[in-house]
Amino acid sequence: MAGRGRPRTLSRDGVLSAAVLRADRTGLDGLTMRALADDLGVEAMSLYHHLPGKAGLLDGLVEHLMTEVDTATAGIGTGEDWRDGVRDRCLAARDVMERHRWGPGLLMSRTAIPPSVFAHFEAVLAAMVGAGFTHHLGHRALHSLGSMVLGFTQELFAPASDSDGAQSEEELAAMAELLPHVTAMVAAELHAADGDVLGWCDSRAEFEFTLDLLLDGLEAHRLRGRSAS
Amino acid sequence: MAGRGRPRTLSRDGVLSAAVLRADRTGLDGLTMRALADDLGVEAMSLYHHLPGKAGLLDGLVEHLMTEVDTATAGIGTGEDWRDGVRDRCLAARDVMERHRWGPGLLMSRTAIPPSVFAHFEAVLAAMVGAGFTHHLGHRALHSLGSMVLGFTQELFAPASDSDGAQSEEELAAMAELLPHVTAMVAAELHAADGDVLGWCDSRAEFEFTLDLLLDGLEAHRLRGRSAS
DNA sequence: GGCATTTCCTTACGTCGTAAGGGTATTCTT
DNA sequence: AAGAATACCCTTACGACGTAAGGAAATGCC
Repeated sequence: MAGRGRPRTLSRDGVLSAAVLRADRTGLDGLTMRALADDLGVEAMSLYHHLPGKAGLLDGLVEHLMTEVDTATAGIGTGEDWRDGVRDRCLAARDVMERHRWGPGLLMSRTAIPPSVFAHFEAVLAAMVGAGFTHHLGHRALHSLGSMVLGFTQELFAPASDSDGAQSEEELAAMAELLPHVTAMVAAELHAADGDVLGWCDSRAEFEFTLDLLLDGLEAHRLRGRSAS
Repeated sequence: MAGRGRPRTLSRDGVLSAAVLRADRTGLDGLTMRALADDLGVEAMSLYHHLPGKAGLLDGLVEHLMTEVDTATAGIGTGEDWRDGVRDRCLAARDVMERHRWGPGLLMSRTAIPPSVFAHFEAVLAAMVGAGFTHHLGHRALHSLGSMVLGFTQELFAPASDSDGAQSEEELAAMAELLPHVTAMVAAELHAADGDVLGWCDSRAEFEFTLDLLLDGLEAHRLRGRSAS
């Protein structure tokens, strides 16, 4: 039964992988059907035999994204401390989002939650409920953690470099006057980073800091709930 | 000097307001130059005399967004407790983002931070530094709070309603088997909300919960830093 | 009135996603 | 081996998008 007809040079997975590569390089805007087909040495309309249109392509990207999170979290068991597992899961998700910066924007653009995301909610929720979380607290925790994974835009404090990379002295002076605290903060952090401009705003460290803030708070709520029951 | 020439029926502010209305109704995808011009009883190219292209229109939308936050936070003074001011500022920003659901996506799509956003960073940072935050802790706090405001997608748990609004029984059964904890959570929360489907996932309450988690954690860090110095 | 000026409209180009139908390469049948 | 069946890919075309270029209309000043 299989094998009759022209041999396929494309496959759904191949198209999706190429789409991920292209999105990584050019962003979602650069991911057009024609450009993607060109990457694959094929014409645009050929893609429609493997994917149901552009929307289906984006759905596939979400799927691919969550599969990456799957493999990154495969080794996470249900240890005794709920925090370890949840923490690792969040960090894994963040790493994937950093590898694919189009991820958060794509996920937020979906109107409904993709099924592939629910699986991760389930895993996190299971760990928390197993540790004594009420469903209510678990619900709120999912919101807290999910919003952080999606919202952490690591580029937030990119030095707003223009094409040349350096702002004019006047602009800097104006900024220093209008935003004294921000200016002082940047100066202090740059000094602390010892001139490491790329590392002065270490996204991983910021993320872990916020994550621990949330986990600490959730743990406190968990204990409070236990004693109150 | 002013008044010579054809009387203008459009203005930058008018165009921007119409754009906000349209984006609210149709989302950013529905905000096209032609459709926007049509709303204003005008042809598309006429908009280019008031705005420098589509990118400029989006910049204007960001500006409008932040102006709304400005007016919502106008009455916030520098009270004795840093938390009150910061909390109100975050809630105000959230309310604006809820009014204009395209806001987070638009902000995250900008490669560099818009200047209008820096003003709010400055205000929050000023309150925190004034309360004894180091610049380092202030920096991390900005990341934490900013990512939450952007990441809190209130629709996360929308019941994934299809066109008809109700899933098939099989789907529900399959979901209950694959996602027992999520299913139990939804059931428990729906029961607690007493059948108020719209309110079962009260975005405002979830946001305040997470916000207080962060504020509590930041306050703890502040106190720890004080005693250590 | 005529003129300069400002504003808006018309037309057109290249891009996008994609509907419709024609070519081409393979395997199964005879 | 030759034809039929089948699966795959390509060509062409349409409407919608952002927008560059230049023409038409409505005002104030002389």
